[in-house]
Amino acid sequence: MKQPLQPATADLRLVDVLAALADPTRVALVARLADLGSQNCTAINNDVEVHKTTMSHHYRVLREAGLTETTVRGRERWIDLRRADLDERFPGLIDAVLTSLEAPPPTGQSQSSGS
Amino acid sequence: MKQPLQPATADLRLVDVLAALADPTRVALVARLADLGSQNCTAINNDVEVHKTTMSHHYRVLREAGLTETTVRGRERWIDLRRADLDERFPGLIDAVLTSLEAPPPTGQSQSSGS
DNA sequence: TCATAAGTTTGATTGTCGCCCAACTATCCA
DNA sequence: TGGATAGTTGGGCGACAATCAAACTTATGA
Repeated sequence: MKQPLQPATADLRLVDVLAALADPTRVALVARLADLGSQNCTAINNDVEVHKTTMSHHYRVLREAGLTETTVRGRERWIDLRRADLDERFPGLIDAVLTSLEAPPPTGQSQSSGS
Repeated sequence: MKQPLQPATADLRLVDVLAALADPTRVALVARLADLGSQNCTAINNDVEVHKTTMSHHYRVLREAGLTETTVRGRERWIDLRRADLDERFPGLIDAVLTSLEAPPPTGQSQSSGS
């Protein structure tokens, strides 16, 4: 029944949070948690085309950055977004990220950058 | 007088922006640009204990992610934050990052997480 | 024209990341 | 007790990132 450790709210570091979010798999997972609430790993893994050990790695990155909280229930881990802690420490950040994700990727593509 | 290419506003990708911000040197530079406006490389480099080629690399990462705009004037490069473009594409994101940076790191340290 | 200044590019090194496989731990249940 | 389920850990691999040094490009100006 030992719960995994996660950083205290005061210890959350912006750069770590940004690094944790700077991955498509992880930021999508954060959006999913924000949308659907607590999920266990199996439910998430079922919807993702990534090996479960890779997902376990992503769960750890998110947890250690302080983005998620993991609760052990029996043999399941339930993962939840630490929304209140994040909003307290980094006001508006998660909202902005989620909004930007939901925003339709503008249809009119222009030329991309060079070197 | 050739100006370096940078992505169009519509092409900015959230994950790239987050990755560009997920580095202490770069996010500090973004904060500096937000605070002081355009800067040339020499001015920035004078205040940083990082090799100028390393800084040049960071300038490129920020530029290619769409965070900054570089204007060549003579033999100087003037770097500016693409604040309006970023706010249009990712509303609230830069504000939240800057606010979180300015916020005093809470003094009452608690125990940090383990692995 | 030629030295100097401002930055970038290339190369090398070192470290980290994302991924998967295999093995492991822990829990449930029959 | 033994098998199945849920998830983590450690190892290995290829790709990428951060850093510095040396060489290069372009513009200034004496």
